[in-house]
Amino acid sequence: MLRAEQNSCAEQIREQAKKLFAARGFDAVSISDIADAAECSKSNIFHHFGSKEALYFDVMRQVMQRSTDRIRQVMADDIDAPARLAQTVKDHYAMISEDPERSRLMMREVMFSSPQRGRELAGQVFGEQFKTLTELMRSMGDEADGRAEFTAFMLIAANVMHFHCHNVLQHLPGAEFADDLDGYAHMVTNILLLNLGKN
Amino acid sequence: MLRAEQNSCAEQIREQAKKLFAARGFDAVSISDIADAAECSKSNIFHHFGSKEALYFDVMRQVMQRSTDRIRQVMADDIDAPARLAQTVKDHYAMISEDPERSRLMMREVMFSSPQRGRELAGQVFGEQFKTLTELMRSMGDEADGRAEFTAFMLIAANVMHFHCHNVLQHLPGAEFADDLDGYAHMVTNILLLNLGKN
DNA sequence: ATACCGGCTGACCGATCAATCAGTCTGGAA
DNA sequence: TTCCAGACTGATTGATCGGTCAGCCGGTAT
Repeated sequence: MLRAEQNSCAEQIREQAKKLFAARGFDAVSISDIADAAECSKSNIFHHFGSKEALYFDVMRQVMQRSTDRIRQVMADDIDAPARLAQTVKDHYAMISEDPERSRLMMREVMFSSPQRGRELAGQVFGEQFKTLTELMRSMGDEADGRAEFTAFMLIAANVMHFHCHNVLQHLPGAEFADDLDGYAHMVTNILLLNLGKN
Repeated sequence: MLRAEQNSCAEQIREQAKKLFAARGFDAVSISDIADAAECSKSNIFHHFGSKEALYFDVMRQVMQRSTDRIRQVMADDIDAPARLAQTVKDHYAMISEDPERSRLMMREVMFSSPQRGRELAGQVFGEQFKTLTELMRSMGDEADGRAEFTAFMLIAANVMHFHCHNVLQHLPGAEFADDLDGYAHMVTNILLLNLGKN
């Protein structure tokens, strides 16, 4: 086909591979699936990426890079105190939900990959995100050791679980916050503020 | 081999299948893998379970059943107020960590299964757990609408993320609570109590 | 003895997997 | 005009997949 024009084939392959890997995981996606989705031949995928694993790692590397970029961007705002936390809760959630494939891929890696890959992920992606969130928490007045880190963890845990478990959450009786994003964000902000000693 | 003695072959198959499915997911595990682990023939697996999917559902059914049993057992204790919440945080965490394969399987289902399976899971397994936790929260004084449910969600989110993301958490700077379970449980209890209006 | 039944097996099936390879086509450098 | 590098493809590979099938074996009922 030769599409040096507009959307290069390699990029198309990456994009479709990302969607498929996120939706079904590495093993459930075949090279044929990706070739069909990207409208190119199987062989071309091997031409560009060498192997299925190499393609997967390429996709993951790109996903991680975009994720850290997005984090830097979100954290750049500079309003103050409680309003800033409220905004951060929403921004962090938006970061997760604006690219579901990215965050699904990352959750797959975090929860189901080997311990050594966990270490890599911690350094490359989550380290920066966690550090920035921790600094935000600490800037809000609490200096007890570990409190800021724990509060940052609670923010991430809540948002990640809320987004990725929505299929189940929305069917639990009384859990209206599953579909009420504003109400949910408000409750999260509130509980984090309480934990930081503000109210 | 014929092992009607002690440990029936079907049970051995179930056990090994559970371990493998939890570690690698449905697609990454082959019938041959399970047959090798269970020390029986491939054919025997089809003899007992009919298909790979049927085996998977059988394993999941058993996992879910044991999970609800465990929840009932944990919730049976009847001490009061803050001590009860502290105990519940620890019990819930223990429930997760005492059978990592079970909770990994359940998280796989929750995060990566179809919406309709999400509904089933909500009804069959998590519904009861969530309801009981919600009642505990409500019994501790807060009757604002949705507050109890949200607090129960936060407990689950924190414990699940803490356990399943340990590989990453333990490498984050300042996150000592990753390996300090008592300290972690204390901080969770504290933040939940604050949110319920106690202190 | 004979018949039967369920647990269990090895040989085998078609389909699909990741990967290879020989070769076509095209745009630009020499 | 020649030549070459790189994008791309169709045919094909050996391995492995989920699943089938005929039949063996040991216990039980007749």
